[in-house]
This record gives sequence, structure tokens and C-alpha cells, in this order.
Amino acid sequence: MAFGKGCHLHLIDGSAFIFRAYHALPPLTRKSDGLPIGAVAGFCNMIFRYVEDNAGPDAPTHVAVIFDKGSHTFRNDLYDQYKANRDAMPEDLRPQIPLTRRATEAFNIACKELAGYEADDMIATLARQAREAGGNVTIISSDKDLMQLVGDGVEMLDAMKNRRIDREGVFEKFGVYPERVVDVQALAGDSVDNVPGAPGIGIKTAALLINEFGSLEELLDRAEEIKQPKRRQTLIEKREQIEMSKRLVLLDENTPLDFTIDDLEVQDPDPDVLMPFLAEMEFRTLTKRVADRFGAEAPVIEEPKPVVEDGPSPADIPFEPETYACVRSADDLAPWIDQILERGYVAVDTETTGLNDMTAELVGISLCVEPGQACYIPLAHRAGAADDLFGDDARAEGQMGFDQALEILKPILEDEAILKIGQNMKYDAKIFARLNIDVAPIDDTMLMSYAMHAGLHGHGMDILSERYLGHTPIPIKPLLGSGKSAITFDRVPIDEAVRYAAEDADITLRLWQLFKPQLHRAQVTRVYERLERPMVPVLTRMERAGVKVDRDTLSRMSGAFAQKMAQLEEEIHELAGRKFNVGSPKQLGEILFDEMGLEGGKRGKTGAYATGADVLEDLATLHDLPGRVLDWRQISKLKSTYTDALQTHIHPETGRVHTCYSIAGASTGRLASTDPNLQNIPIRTEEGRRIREAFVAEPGKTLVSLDYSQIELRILAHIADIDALKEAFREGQDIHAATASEMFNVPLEEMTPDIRRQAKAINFGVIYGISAFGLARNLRIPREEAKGFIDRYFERFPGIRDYMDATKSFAKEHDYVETLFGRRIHTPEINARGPRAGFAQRAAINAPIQGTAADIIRRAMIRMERAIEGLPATMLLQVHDELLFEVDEGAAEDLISRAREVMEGAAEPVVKLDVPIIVDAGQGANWAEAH
DNA sequence: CCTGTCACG
DNA sequence: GACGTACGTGACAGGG
Repeated sequence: MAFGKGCHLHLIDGSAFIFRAYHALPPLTRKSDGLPIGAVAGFCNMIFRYVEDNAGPDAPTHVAVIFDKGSHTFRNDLYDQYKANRDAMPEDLRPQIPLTRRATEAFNIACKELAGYEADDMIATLARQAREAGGNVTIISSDKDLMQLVGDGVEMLDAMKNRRIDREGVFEKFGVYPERVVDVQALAGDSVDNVPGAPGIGIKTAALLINEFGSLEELLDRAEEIKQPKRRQTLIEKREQIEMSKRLVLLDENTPLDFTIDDLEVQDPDPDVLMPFLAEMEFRTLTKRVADRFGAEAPVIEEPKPVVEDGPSPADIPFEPETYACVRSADDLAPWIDQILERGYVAVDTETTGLNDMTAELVGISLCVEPGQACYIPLAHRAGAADDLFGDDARAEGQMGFDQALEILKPILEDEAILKIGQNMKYDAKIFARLNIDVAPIDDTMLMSYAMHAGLHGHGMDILSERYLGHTPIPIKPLLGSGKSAITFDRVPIDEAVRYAAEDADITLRLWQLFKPQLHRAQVTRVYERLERPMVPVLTRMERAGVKVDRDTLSRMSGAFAQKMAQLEEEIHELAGRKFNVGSPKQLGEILFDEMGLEGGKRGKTGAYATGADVLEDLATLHDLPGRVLDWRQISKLKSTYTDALQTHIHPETGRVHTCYSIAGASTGRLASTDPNLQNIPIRTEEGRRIREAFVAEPGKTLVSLDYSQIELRILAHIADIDALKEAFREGQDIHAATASEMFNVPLEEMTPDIRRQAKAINFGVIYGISAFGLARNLRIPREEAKGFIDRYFERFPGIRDYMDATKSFAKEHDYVETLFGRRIHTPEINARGPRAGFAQRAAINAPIQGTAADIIRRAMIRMERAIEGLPATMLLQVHDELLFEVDEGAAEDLISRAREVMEGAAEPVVKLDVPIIVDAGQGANWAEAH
């Protein structure tokens, strides 16, 4: 039947269906092999319900499901930031996309997509064609971007709410009728799609303006007539941006289609195609329902050997190290590959010659496909002991070729449809990356545990195995020895290596089976998938990039520091009256309090005198020696921890320093940096700051640093909902001065540095869960006075106390607290008694603030790579609220504007903060200049 | 291996 | 009433 008058075309927004299905359902997996299948299941259910609901008299005559294809469309060419803050597609959704296409076809519904265009454009084009042919159109979607198409025989249907949207419905949503919707969208912008629009104008104001002037063009031409000065200025200044926004939101009604509406005629599903597909997906209930509906026979879906939930718990299957296989040839490996392909997942673990993933060499690989079924593939074991002068470099017998093994494994490790499961996958991914293998997609049991158990315990394999499997892993110590006689893993005899290595993969797989369903129950699936797992590839690239550190600069500084220390040491010995080890707090304490007889010595729990900086600073008023020791300590610290130690971390081949970030180290969601720690490079003192001059850009490049301004205080203002603070941030005020002004009734113009300093200390104190004692010590004022400050602060900002009380009682009830993004931090001691309770309470108050800031910068980092794609720029370091980049000199400004946009918008669209997020930027030849 | 100290946010 | 306190980290040196 040719499409025309009396015909009715249904256009289903396929991508919307997929995402709704994905988020509505727990992460279901196909029972027989663990293939993620939840989105496909939901999608099929939705399609089936659609088919059932549309069988009646007003059934459509034509129908198609329209999908997006690829992520690059003509809109990206118009505006490179279009949809730039979209999160990457979840790893377990990607392999399901092609299956939803197959599902659509199995239901015998036309399935259409077009590269370079969004589904919305195809829908617009088809709607126009149908309208012109005199037929009716129903668009099954709730996407507001499609509302511009409504009217004249076209309506929308929100399938979930079963609500029809006509011209009046659009008016309700946008305040204008469909023909003016793009005008409103162009002004209001869209944070989800990253359409800029006119800053400060939302849908309400936009509709008001459009209704007043009639159209966007008219409005822009007559912008001078607008009364509100700020609004007028915005519209005049941002005209181009607004016009571009309109081009972004305006759907293309003339996309080049390679089919016609006539090709979309409704056809009944063919049970011979549909039933086998549903059976293959192992949808038991749906298969039966569909069979009933079409009077077909439901195929029998075999119950596979129960694996996860119904079977014996992975913890109950005994560990039998002697049954692990040793793979010594391609023939040995083949059946394992078959198993992996059949199941679609595998636990992987690498054994290497060391703990540093930038220098350690791959020694062997273990795989596990099912509890107890694991193998080890030795690849670079050596024959003979390390001290065997003759045999030490010989390769051990009975190993398959190194390159041969990798050639076989590479396609598996890179296969989009095979999930690679690891414990601390970043380590293994980096080892493989050095061998030119990009491991993806992945799951990581360490990160799963972190998402569920942060604050409860560590997330190393030994702890997890003991706690959740009741099994103590074979310790590595006896294999490697310790101290001087320690050997590397390549010297471990293969037979012993098999038991140890294969067990690690076995444990990992069991933990995965245990954790996978628990993630959802603990409601942290999103945290794991959006904030933890995506960090692995991002950090892998940053760590591998490293930062260039100039050895000569450090070496010169070390020399200068050594001289200065020797000089100070001499003076100190002179003042003390004898020689002693200045670096020994114990000896120093005895000199100060016993020999020199200074007053006020306090002994710690070990019986030694305390000689911390605060103590020495107090003593400095009585004698010259303590001040000298403070100077000596500062320089000693700089030399030993920085100028000396950093040199040893310069990689021999790259000439750069490659830190290692732990994703699951800090309970709050912050990263931690180790080997070396590049998150505590000095900056507060002038001398220390100069160490940053040794962190340099390559010739022709420059370092760019972007950091969040006062992000924790902004988050506090938002979470605790403090109007005065929010207002101060919106006005761009100096927040500490504003606090001081509010607290001490000092006008901003009369603010003194000292009053501001006190307010600053209070602001930080609040973030830390303030106590009179702590504030008093920090400000060196009497406790009574500190208490007065705090009382006053609470009086002026009463919401803060409410936030603190609410947080504490939430923690007491649930034993955890949450960030704005749903990250949970457990507070197991919150109901303890004694000083521990105080600790736990302050930590509970701090965690949502520190953790939310950590979540925000993680989101920025995850989006960053896409946003700066094409620029000659690399993200190198993260320091909690700062990101450091290296970029070709000419592209620095471009990088700053793109990176800033990502960072400032990183909370959105999940969270819309009531305060602006501001990012400061700097650039220079070295880190000191850039910051 | 633990403790004290001090570098950072 | 006493206790011990700002939150989160990592590295180094000394000392048992």
C-alpha cells in the first residue's frame, strides 16, 4: 500500500528505548555465558508491548525504529563541543547495541539509521514526507528535541507514561507552540547536549521573549529594545552563539534517505525468526508470552549449569591448586580460547618481574573462565637460579612462544564482545599496553569492592578473598623470598608459578561473580560504571605519558641544599654544645628538654619528647636552636623527598616521571599518587615551590594547569544550602573576606588580612567538621575564643549546623554517607564511643564534600579526552582540584577554553549546583609558571 | 615494621 | 567528668 491519506506512520526513537531499558533494569546477564543482556531484554519487552498495544483498529499502517549511528554528526562540525559532556557509553551496554538492531528485525519492524545524522533528523524527514503525503504521524519518544515537529497531523507519544503530546502539550513544556520551539531552545540552550544558548536565560525567560517579539530573528534584530540591561547585553553580545545554537537544535528535514515510507509498511512478525532470536537471548518469560501471542510453539531454552545466583556460591567451591592447567603450547591454549569465546568473559591476571608497571616485564598470564577452572601461561620464565652463573639467562623449557601467545590473545583482549575481568586492571592494562594490546572492555573487582565497601576495608585481593571467599590466597613471599636474596617472578619454577598465578585469576573470577549482582543491590552500579571503571583507561594513558622532569635542575638544587644543611648542622651542634643527629627526633628532644632544660617538653606514647613543628615554633621564642632545626628540617625534606628522590624516578627510556595513581586508595573517592607521589610537590613556601621549576614541557610545548577555585566550599554552600555563601559565590566575591565580613560585621572595604585569615581558617574548619580545639590550635588562640567564633559562625550560617547534624544522623542510621553522585563512604565507627566517635563524625561531615569534589574532577577527566580530541595536548597529572596538561605552544589557548568548559560543566547534567563552578588557568614552560 | 615528621589538597 | 580532636593522603628517616 502506498503511503498517503488515511495512512498512519509510527516512528520509534530506538536510542531512547535502549537507554530507558538499560537504566530501568538491573545488569542482567545471559545465564549460559554472562553476556550482558539487560538492555536487550528491556528493549524487547518494550517493543513487544508496543506491538501488543498497537494491534487494534487505529493500528499504524507503517512503522520504523530509528537509531542513532556513530557519535559524529554534522552538528559536531558546526560546533566541536556539541554533546561533549556526554559520558561515554557504559562498557556493558556497547555490545548490546547490535543486538537491539537484530531484535527490531526479529520483530519484523523496519530498522533504520544513517551515518552523519541523528535519529531525530531522520524522524523529522520522515514526518515531513508523511505529512506532505497527507498521512498521520506518531513519534514514540519523550525527547523534547522532537517537539518542534508536533502539529499538522504529527503528535508524540511518551510510551513510558502513555501520554500523548500535541500542540498544547508542547506549549505546556516550552511556553510556545511547536513552530517556535527551536527559538526557545536556541536561547535556553541545553546542558545535556551542551548547546550553549544565551547564558543566564532559561526556558521561562526564552518563551517570554519569543512571545513578546514573535520570533528569534525579530528578537535578535530588535534586542536594543529589551529593558533589562543584562539580558539586552547578553542577546547582543552572544548573537552568534545563539544563532549557532539554533542551527544545532533545528532538525534537518531533508536528510538523504535511501528508502521511502512505503518500505516501512507494517508486517506481522515471523515466528520462525522471532522465536529463535528470543531463545538465543534466553529470555524465558518473554519467549513464552510471545509464543502465546502468535500461537507459536515456544522453543525450549536449556537451563545451563547454574553459575552465579542459583548455583553454589563461588565461595563454597573448594580451591584445588593442583588442578590448575599449565599452558605450554598453542594446542594447550586453544580450548581455553574456545571457552572464552563461548562465554564472552574471562578473568585475566599478569605475572611480571616487578611491581612497577612501567618497568616490569611480562612473565606469564593466567586465565579463569569458571571457579576452579584456571590456567597459567608461562612466557618468560628463566631456567636456573639467579646466582647460577651459567644458566641464569636461559629461557626455561616448556613455554610457548612469547609473541605467538600474544598474537593469539590480542584479539580476545581487544574484543568488544568479551569482558576482561581483573583485580586492579590498570596494572595489567598497562603491561599489555606496552605490548601494543588495548584491553577492553573490562571489569575490575577492586573497583567493584571500592564502590561498595569504601571506608570498610582495603580492596586488595588478599583482603577481598579472605573476607568474601573465606579463602587465604597462596602467599607470594615464599616464592620470591625477601630482602637481598629475593628473586623476581621469572625465576620462580613454572610448576610453583602455576599454582600461585592461576589461583589469582580464579579468585578474581569468583569475586566478580559474587560482586556483580551485589553492586546493583547496593545501588552503586552507576558509581562503579561512571566514576570508577572509566578511570582505568584515562589513568592508564596519563601514567604512561608521564611528566618531563629536568634532572640537572634537581641535581643543582640538591647540591645547594646539601651545603645549606651542612652549614645549619654546624650551627645547631654549636648551639647544642655537642654533635648529635639533627634528624633524630629522639635525640633532639633529649637535647632540648633534658640537656638544655627548656620548659614544656611533652612525651608521646613511646616516651620520646614531641618535637613537631608546632612545638619547635613555640620554643623558638626561647632559644635560637629550634628555629635552626626547623630550617634544617625543611631543607632536609625538600632534598630527600624531592630533589634527590625524584631523580631516581626518571624513567631511563622516556626521561619522564610516571607516577601511579591508586583509584581505590582514598576512602572519599580522591585519587592517591605513589611512586612517586606527585600530589604533594611543594608550593606553599618559596624555596619549595622552586622544585616545580624542574617539571617542564618538551621543547615547543607548554604546561597548562587548570584548577577548581574553592570547589569544596562551593559544594558546601550547595549541599548545606547556605544562601549567604551561595550569593557570595554568585557575585564572584572573595569568599573568605565575605565570610569575615558577615561574621565580624566588618565591611568588605575595611577588611584586614588578619580578619580574613581567621575567617579562612573557620571556613576550612567547617569542611573538616570543626571543633573548638582544632580551630584554637590552628589559629593559636584560646579555646574559648575559638568556641566563640564557631558559635558566631553557626549563628550567621545556621544551615551549616543543620547540614552537620543531618549528616551525622544519616551516618548513624545507615553507617555510610553519600556524595551528590551517589558514591558511598562507610563510617563503621560512627556509633562507637569515646574519641573514635568524634573522628568518625568529622570524617562523615567531610566525606560528602571532599567526595563530591573528587567525583566532579573524575567526571571531568573521563570526558576530557573526547573534548580535547584533535588538539596536540595530553593530560598528565591530577592533584585533587587541578589538572596539568602538556600542549603544543600554539594550541594552549584552545586547550584552556575546551578543558575549562569540561571542568566547569563536569557536575552536569546529573547535578546542577546552585553555585557557579569556576576554573582558573595558567601556562608556562614549567609547573611553577603554569600554576 | 612502626612512629614522627612534613609535603600536598 | 575525662579524653583527645580539625578532613584526606604518601614518603622519608630513625630506631627497635
